[in-house]
Amino acid sequence: MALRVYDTRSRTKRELIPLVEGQIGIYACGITPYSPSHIGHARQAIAFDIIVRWLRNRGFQVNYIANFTDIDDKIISVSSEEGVDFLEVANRNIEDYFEVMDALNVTRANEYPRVTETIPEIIEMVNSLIEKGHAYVANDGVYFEIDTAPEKYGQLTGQTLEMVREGAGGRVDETGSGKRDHRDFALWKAAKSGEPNWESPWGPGRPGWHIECSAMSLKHLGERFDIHGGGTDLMFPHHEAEIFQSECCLGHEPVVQYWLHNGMINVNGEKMSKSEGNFWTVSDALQQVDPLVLRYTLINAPYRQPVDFNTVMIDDSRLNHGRLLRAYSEGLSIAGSGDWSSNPALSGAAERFSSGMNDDFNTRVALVEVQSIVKELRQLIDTESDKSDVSAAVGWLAEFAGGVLGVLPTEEEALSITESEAAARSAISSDVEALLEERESARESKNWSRADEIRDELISMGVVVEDGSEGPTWRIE
RNA sequence: GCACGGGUGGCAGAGCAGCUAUGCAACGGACUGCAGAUCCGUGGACCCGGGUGCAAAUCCCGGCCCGUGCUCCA
Repeated sequence: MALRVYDTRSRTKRELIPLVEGQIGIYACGITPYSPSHIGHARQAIAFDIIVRWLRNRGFQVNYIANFTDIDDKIISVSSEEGVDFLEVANRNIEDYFEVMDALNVTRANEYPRVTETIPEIIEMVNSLIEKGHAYVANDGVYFEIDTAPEKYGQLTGQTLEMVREGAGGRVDETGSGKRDHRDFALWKAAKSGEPNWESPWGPGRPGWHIECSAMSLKHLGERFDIHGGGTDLMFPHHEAEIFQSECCLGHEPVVQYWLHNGMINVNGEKMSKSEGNFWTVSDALQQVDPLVLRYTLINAPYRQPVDFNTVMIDDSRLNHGRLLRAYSEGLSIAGSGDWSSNPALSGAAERFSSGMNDDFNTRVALVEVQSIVKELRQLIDTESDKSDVSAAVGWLAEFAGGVLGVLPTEEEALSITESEAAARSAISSDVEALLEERESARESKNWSRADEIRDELISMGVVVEDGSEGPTWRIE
């Protein structure tokens, strides 16, 4: 079954054919750590986490690189506001990033390169662009000259040189920048007084916004690599600038074989932004929702679609994820996790799951299969079916819901959920049983008011009674 | 304005030429003193107008509407 991915550059789904058979190099633009991570960052991290997990499930050896742009205007501005070193700001937010992404079950990338650790490579690349006539030195830094490769303009966004010329005409003069054309972009920014800076052939300064990703992807993945990812908001200008830099520097194209872009997060149908007051950091969100439920919510639509973050979506995910988790942990404690491949129904579900994932990583289609297996497992447990059937379904969920989608906790954690429930249950069991007995005799004598009274009493203890054909059962809410 | 995505049942959200998406909600039934849970079942949709096809939610053209981007951004 061919694995097809939507490539922004060609605007079509293309079969994923690695440069080196069996191996995939993937670079995804990470965060600029000037503030704690928000749920948009989480969506990006989860999207590429699942892409990597799926590629590995399919047997590819994946080298996944995610960067931190740990020096930029915003970091500098936060650092000067707080009067602390810029690295302190960056480090603090990188720590937050790892903390929340770990909670969200995001597998760590193979490497997390940082701009501040890649300065020599950046300088070398800028130097090479100057030597090749693609960049020029101005009074305030070094700029890439768009007119030296105009054919590369708009490769991801379809915009033409003329469009952007109209859109931003005249702005250059106002800034007093040394740019020759407003569409040129900075490769190296000369340091203003008090700013962090590094020595360079063009004086003390720091890298421009785009060059770091070209340098880091080159350093870690080489002159050509398979996948470059990031949010759609980075297509222009960031990723187009990367195309200019990398291709002009290396002298061949394409450097990146496939461009993958994840969609944005909206909140109640509106763009999430600080100014709208609807801004959610991951930590904020985790105050209200379990991390794996949040993850479930964020993969409820394919990664390219926008996700609307609203209470309906979250409640829905909470319900479905709760069912998944309960069925999985119960099944696990009853029968363990076994092999599913010889079970025709599970194999069929695996095939549908796979064809969904192979179609540009469609997690929504994948979740449908997960939900159907949950339903099936639920029935197997309730009817006390053959343990091998239960363990096969558990094994299926472990591989696909757990291993690929990452929405299950570890086996130990799952088992401890059922154990702690069992413990809580046995702690109050005798009290509950006594009340239930009393209630049953009340019911036998059709004393409904007394029966309901006892039921209310149990509810106040957090116990829900459900009368079935074989007498009452109860569970802890 | 230009570019790129979208517009599917009450809601969320798949499908992207022919076959029930799915989940939640609703309705009917089984069970039940009631409630709940569970099970079985039902109805209901493809923004508008043209076109191509035996066949279109799905392809093409035109329009309307929404989101995002247009050098801060995952």
